[in-house]
Amino acid sequence: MDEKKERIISATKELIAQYGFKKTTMDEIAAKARMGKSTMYYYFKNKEDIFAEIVRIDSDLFRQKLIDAIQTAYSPQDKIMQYVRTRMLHLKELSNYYKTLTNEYLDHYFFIEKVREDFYSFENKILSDLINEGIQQNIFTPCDIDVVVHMIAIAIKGLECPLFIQKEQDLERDSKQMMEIIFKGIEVRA
Amino acid sequence: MDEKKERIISATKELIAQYGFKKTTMDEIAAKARMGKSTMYYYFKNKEDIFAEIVRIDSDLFRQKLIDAIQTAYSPQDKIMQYVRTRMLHLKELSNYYKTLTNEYLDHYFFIEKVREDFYSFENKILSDLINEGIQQNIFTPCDIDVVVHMIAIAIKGLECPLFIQKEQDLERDSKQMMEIIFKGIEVRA
DNA sequence: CTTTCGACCATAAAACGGATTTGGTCGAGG
DNA sequence: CCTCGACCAAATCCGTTTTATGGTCGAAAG
Repeated sequence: MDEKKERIISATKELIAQYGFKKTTMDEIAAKARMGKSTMYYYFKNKEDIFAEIVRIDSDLFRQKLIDAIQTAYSPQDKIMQYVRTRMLHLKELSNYYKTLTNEYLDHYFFIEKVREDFYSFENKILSDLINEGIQQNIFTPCDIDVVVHMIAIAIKGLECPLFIQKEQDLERDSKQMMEIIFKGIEVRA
Repeated sequence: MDEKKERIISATKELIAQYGFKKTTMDEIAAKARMGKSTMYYYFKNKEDIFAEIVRIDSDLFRQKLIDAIQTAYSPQDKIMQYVRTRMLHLKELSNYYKTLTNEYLDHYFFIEKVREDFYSFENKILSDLINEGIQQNIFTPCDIDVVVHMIAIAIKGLECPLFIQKEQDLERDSKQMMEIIFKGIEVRA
């Protein structure tokens, strides 16, 4: 039954948001999900598996959000801009929501690495397509797409940094300005 | 006597490189520096003070290295390129050398923050001057210098990231490419 | 007066061990 | 196919003791 899984996921998410992953016990989850602890093992292999499922779902939602964001814009520049903007804002939300997890992430669970890798390859595909689209439309000057995408990825990394540290910054403004400079660097000269 | 201070600094650096700052004890330092433990307190206020002095010295050497690097180049672009290149390579060395410290940095000592802040303001000054120089020479298009410098700083942050994580990358190539794109973004159009 | 050091102290960190929790299993039963 | 209580081994917690460590002080050497 899928509704049971949902109850478990939902209960776990609430508890995790409040106490973090380590501090949340299977007994607590079971209580909140209104079922015996053993029952949960019928739906999930183990505790990590629940967490992995949550991360997977959140990751899928994130991707969908990014895809939607792109479709609100027309020009390749605006699409990339919206992509970066949405990515930063969502990440800020996440870092706020998963604040209690930040420490625990360091004991990197195996599946996080996998999700992250998948996401990077998703991101790489999207950005490559957008750069290519720009070149086809004679908006971007023909160039090594992989290099440009890699540079945008590095720029994004730099924009992310303040989230990991305490530094409060205007992500939206910075994203915009950084992308504008990069665009000027790859746009076809008038 | 300055030679004594030197002995203490030198011994501490070696021990720190091997064991990290926390694990290095004052007794060990005293032994390696061939003097009584109490004697060291004649030259330094406390353990942190020794560390602070080391960081201060290293920081000064770093700055000088950067200033030298700039002077090997002529055009503003090359100067900035050399600055970034030298910065990344030195940081890579540092991260290799201070590897054992990486964890401990998290328990951020008060003076590290101070040194870092001073460095950022040093960097800001250098980059601002170079951008300005480029504008004067009609090489860069007139723009908000603070914004451009901030963007370069963010790009540098993004380039630094792989150093903090495990990810092996070609810092020199990436630095070059990132700066080339940014330059194209701010150079005067032909 | 400057410099060095051994003896000493307060506290922080490790070692320890017993009690408690916690993730996970199993077989009974619905 | 689903649920659960009883149960287990390992991890975690927690108070206590022991040890290590940063730092002080006064004496004494130069």
